Amino acid sequence: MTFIKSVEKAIDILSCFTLETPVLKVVEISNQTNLTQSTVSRILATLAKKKCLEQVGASGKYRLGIKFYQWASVLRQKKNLSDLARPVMEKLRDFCGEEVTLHGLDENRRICFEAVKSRFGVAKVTPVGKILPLHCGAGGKVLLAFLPPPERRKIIEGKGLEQFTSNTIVDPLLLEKDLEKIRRDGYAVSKGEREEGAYSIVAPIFDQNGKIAASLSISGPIFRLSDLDLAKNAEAVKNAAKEITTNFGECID
Amino acid sequence: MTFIKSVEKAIDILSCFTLETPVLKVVEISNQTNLTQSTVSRILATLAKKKCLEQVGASGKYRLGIKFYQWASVLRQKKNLSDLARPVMEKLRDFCGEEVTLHGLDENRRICFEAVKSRFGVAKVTPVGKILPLHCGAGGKVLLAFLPPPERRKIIEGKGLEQFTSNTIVDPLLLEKDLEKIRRDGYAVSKGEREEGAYSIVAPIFDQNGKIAASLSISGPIFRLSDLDLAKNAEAVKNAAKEITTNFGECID
DNA sequence: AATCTTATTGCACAATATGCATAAACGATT
DNA sequence: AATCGTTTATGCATATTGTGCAATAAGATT
Repeated sequence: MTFIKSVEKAIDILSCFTLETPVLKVVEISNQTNLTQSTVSRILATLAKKKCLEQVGASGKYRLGIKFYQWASVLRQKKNLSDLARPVMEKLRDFCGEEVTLHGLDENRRICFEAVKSRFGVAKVTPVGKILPLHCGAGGKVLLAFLPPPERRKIIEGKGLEQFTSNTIVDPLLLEKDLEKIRRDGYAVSKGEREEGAYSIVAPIFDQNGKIAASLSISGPIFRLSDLDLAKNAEAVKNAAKEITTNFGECID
Repeated sequence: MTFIKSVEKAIDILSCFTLETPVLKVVEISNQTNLTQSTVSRILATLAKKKCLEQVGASGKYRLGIKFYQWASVLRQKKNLSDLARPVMEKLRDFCGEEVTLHGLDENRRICFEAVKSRFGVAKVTPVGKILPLHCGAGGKVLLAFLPPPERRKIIEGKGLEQFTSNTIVDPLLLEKDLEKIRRDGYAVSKGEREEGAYSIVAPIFDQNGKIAASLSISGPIFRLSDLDLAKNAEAVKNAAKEITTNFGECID
């Protein structure tokens, strides 16, 4: 298969626009993407011409343009996994009280694409659209664990495992061992691997072909989610994920 | 300035994914874009690899992918014209009871990027993200009227003015005459030009440099918005648009 | 005013996208 | 189940197109 390189570059550039950095200038993008400033400049001009980007005031910096309103509206009405999952996710939230989220693969990262809020005042909060790593946090590890081995290795051996907290697994071998356990157990646990004080339990959702499609998480503050309830909670998450997988399989799309 | 052609093609392809046609296959896109099937096929493969698109079930058709969740979340928190406009729009809705919307330019079309719902049961309803023509409907005509003349002409003389209803102006000369009146009056009116039974009154919003930035509309069923109230309503819309323009000018971005 | 940083552009070269024709995959129909 | 008709993917040669470099221009900072 032959891929169009400049299109890939344009997407890499657009991917720099995140919740954390919604406004960017040429050099910043150039540094993040390892593309030369001339290339970035030209692609930005193209994206701006096509209204995917717009320039902010007089600063010359760029942010997402009006075209994305079109695409956001299409997403909103998209009948898909989210719709099938939502009722099950709400049942799970009512069972445990904690935040329930769905994460999907995006190259070597994951994106939260559906969330049901916690009942508690002190709670884990993950905005839909948030980008997260794959190698830490239970939601990422599950996606990684059930990926075909070659793809998995490429990601793990990519450009090093960034340390987010003291609990982040940064050794590829230890990580592989952990992923193997996750495949055996059918669920993953994270205690502050990505964010201090967070605890989450996560199970995989598969598509019709048995390929990993998403991960289903419950997450909350570590002081409320004790290991004593792990067996019970893990069972609940696994069953919910299985229910979604089944619904998903029966939906012809 | 040199623009990257394959990036433009990719955006044209992505632009085919709309509220009306959220799922598409190669030939359909090829017909809509006038790109050969091989080109479309290769760009689609690239967009799918980068998770901008995903294939639906076994049909092989494509729809928007997970990457757009990232961008949609960035839009949602984007501090911009919408935020400045919303309070003014709500005031205007409370004044007239009808739907109030904001439309922006996207190449030779417009996109609704903000909407405040009508108070009435029988009402005009425009979803955010909806794509509409420029040459008909007051919201489009205002954007067109205040565009720099060369750009305006390019659009009007583009590929013909499509007839939406019996009231659509399809003669370029008549349209130019109408646009001139709109510039003189500072507002536009449409009686069922794009959609039978709709009536709207629209005024322009400008940016810091005096360039047209958006159009502010009130729209409702024609039986409720009578010409008798036009002067009063037009005044209200113009004042609201002026207020937004002023706020916008004072915001340093 | 002078210096430093950042963004844009002209040009020549090399990389890369393209179209055509072909093959492969898929669906529909009998 | 086999055939036909669509639709999609790919190999290859060619020419278009994107690219880096260096220079310039535009802004920011001191």
